[in-house]
Amino acid sequence: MLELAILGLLQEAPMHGYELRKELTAKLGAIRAAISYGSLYPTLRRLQAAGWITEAAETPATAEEVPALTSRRGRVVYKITAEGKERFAQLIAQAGPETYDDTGFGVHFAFFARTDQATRLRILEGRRRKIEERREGLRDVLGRAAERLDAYTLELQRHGLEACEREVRWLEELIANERSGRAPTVPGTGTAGGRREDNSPPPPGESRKERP
Amino acid sequence: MLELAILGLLQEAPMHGYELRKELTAKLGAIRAAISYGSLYPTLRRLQAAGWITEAAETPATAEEVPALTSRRGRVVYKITAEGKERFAQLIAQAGPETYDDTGFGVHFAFFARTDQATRLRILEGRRRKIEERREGLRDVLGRAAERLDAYTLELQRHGLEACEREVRWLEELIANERSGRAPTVPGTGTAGGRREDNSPPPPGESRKERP
DNA sequence: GTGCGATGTATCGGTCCGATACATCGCAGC
DNA sequence: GCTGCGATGTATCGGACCGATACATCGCAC
Repeated sequence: MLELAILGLLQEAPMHGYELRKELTAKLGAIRAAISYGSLYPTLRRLQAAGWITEAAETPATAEEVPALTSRRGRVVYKITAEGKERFAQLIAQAGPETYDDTGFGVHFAFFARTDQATRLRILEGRRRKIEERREGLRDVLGRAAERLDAYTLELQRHGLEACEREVRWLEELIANERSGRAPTVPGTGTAGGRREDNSPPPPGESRKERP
Repeated sequence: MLELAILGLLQEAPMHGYELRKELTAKLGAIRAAISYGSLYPTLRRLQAAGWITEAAETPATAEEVPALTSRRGRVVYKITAEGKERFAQLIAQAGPETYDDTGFGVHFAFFARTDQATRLRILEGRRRKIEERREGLRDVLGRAAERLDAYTLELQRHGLEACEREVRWLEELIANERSGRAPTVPGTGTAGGRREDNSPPPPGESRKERP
């Protein structure tokens, strides 16, 4: 999962580890707290060994000041390679069981702007199925085994059940929106073809009313 | 976390691994999918080595048939020890940072029936604080960095923010309920004193209306 | 001038997961 | 009667990820 997220972020811009972590936290803040350096650095090493990313020379950036008055310290900037982009496209398109768990789904969703519509739909439906199963499990426990459990445990289940129901509704909305034609796909994210750097993501759910 | 959950469950009844996993899944179904044997068995080994649990002879159970017509196979039934009970009491009472993350909070909450009221309150408030921080982080991103992110990512954040707000409300309710005198504590869960096997958990949130 | 918070890279031990292997029990279907 | 198959049951292994920790530099407020 981390591999996918790193590849996805580096596709937007080269970054060093610290920056990567901040962007990761911003992008996935709704999913997981903050990714640990104990995962990040080893994964970077692994990706580099595999050839998906390379170290890039620290550029003087946008020609502003910040000249090399000091020795510029040991910041290591990583950059995605062509093979890395292919790897990303492959990871983002294939959906295994781990694609539908909380973290996996979150990461995939966060890169939906770089995912083609058919895959988006497939992932949303897979996630919905999974949550529906969890929901049924909770209903079962709440129905059949209620007297075996104490009030706090039951309250926990009820809260969980509510969260499931809410997420299913959210997914339904997204699926309907996805099917209704809108949501264009950015070209160039396929394994080959137009290499143009992407942008312009589609609007997913504009039906929300209240934004205070 | 697994250690705490196992100790808590074995306090209700001796069990073998498979059973433990099922009970764990039922009790924590709202939190995590299903605990893996790859965690369960090593943890059982560790707890046994530490002396918190012991293997118990497979009892003939409730004197029904099921005689030893076969060699009765290798089911290993675990039972909590006195030291294990103390360990559980200690783990359940102390609240570190990991007590407030999703999994940790869920496990602690699931055993609130065996937790004294002061600790319950402390944990609920700690959890609330943590979720409030997450909420603020999401609001920041949604406010300040909104134009840097694509529509899907934003939708993810918005959904996460909504979940945070909902959980805070839920926690407020539980805290208010907890403070309002109700919610008696089962005696005998302290490190020393009345050893009486517990039961009779308190009713946490009865204010829910709809139960279709 | 000095301390301190943000930036930055890195490792280590430990927890937990997913895949896999293997053996037995009860019973449904032929 | 026997045969296979799904539930029950124990167990290990490699890998992903976390939390604690260590260490060094930068900018700046006091």
